[in-house]
Amino acid sequence: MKLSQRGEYALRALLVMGMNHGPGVIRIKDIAQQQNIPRRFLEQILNDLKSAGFVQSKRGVAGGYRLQRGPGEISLADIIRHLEGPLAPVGCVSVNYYQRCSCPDEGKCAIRSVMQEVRDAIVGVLEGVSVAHLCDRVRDLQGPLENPLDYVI
Amino acid sequence: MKLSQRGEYALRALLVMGMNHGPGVIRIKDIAQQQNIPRRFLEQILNDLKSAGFVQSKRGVAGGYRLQRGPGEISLADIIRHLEGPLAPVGCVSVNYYQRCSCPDEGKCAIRSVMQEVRDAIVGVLEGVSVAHLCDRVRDLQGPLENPLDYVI
DNA sequence: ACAATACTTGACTCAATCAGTCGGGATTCT
DNA sequence: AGAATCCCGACTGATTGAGTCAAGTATTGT
Repeated sequence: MKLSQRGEYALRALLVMGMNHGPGVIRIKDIAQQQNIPRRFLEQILNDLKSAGFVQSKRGVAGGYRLQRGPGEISLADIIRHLEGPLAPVGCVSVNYYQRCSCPDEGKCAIRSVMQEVRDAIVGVLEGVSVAHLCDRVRDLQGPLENPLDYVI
Repeated sequence: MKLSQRGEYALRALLVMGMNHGPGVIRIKDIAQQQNIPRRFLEQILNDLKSAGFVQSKRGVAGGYRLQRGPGEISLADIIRHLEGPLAPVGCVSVNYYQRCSCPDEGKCAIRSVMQEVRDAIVGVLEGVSVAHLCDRVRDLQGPLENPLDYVI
């Protein structure tokens, strides 16, 4: 699994939305400025996240984006799978994007058995972390702040 | 970490050399045929592995390749790092290929802290497996065979 | 009503990487 | 000498990554 720029931007944007989760929406422009993401590119990314059901949008003057589900219900594994495809290092051990490889017998492939373990290790971490967990980490890492809005992602 | 075709071929070739480790060499042609790898492409790959010190070669009529170090001394982590670059999903948590990312404070980056864990999980598996271990797995997975040369990778 | 604000959609560019291919040169064994 | 084998660099064609851009549609404050 390799996280592309696109993927990293998506996570950062989702994290901003997680930190400000509530009934209101956040403008794309604000996310872009706060996180130093090219605005046009971010539009594209958020659109993608929207059609995947991770976020919802509101148009017009007071428009913007917000998380569709609660931050506790979105795991990083889900997000990254949607954005980057398989978490597994090779297709033949991927559960969600399985692809047969050229070796004669997968059941007896030693390389595959190692890659299986790698996959499990990656998935183990990523399934266990939700956007809400990420928010918790942000708060833990920041320590006590005077202004609770004054955080860094 | 994503394993490219090139990387997979390299592992398969190294595994063949591991299974036949001894004073003699193996012809590139034989590896290519046995593993169904395009010969010219494999030449390129083995050349790379040679200049990295994983294998050594012998030219001329009875020429070929063999492992330079013992199969127990080459970890998959080393091989893949050489072939594919960083094992980490993002540059800012890579030990061997560190690259600063654009977030304002790495020490307080929640995403980074998760990626750190992913990296550790991947490296944990891959550092622990050598070519010799791979060979053991081949033998385990095959079960008892009539002809000990009749194995699959 | 209407202008301003913000999201929407699809096409487009530019560079890098991947997966090979190819031609010919250098060595070594017989 | 001649065949087998490795050695080396250049080349190609397809795909992906990171953005950019233009023109459009919906919503709302006044």
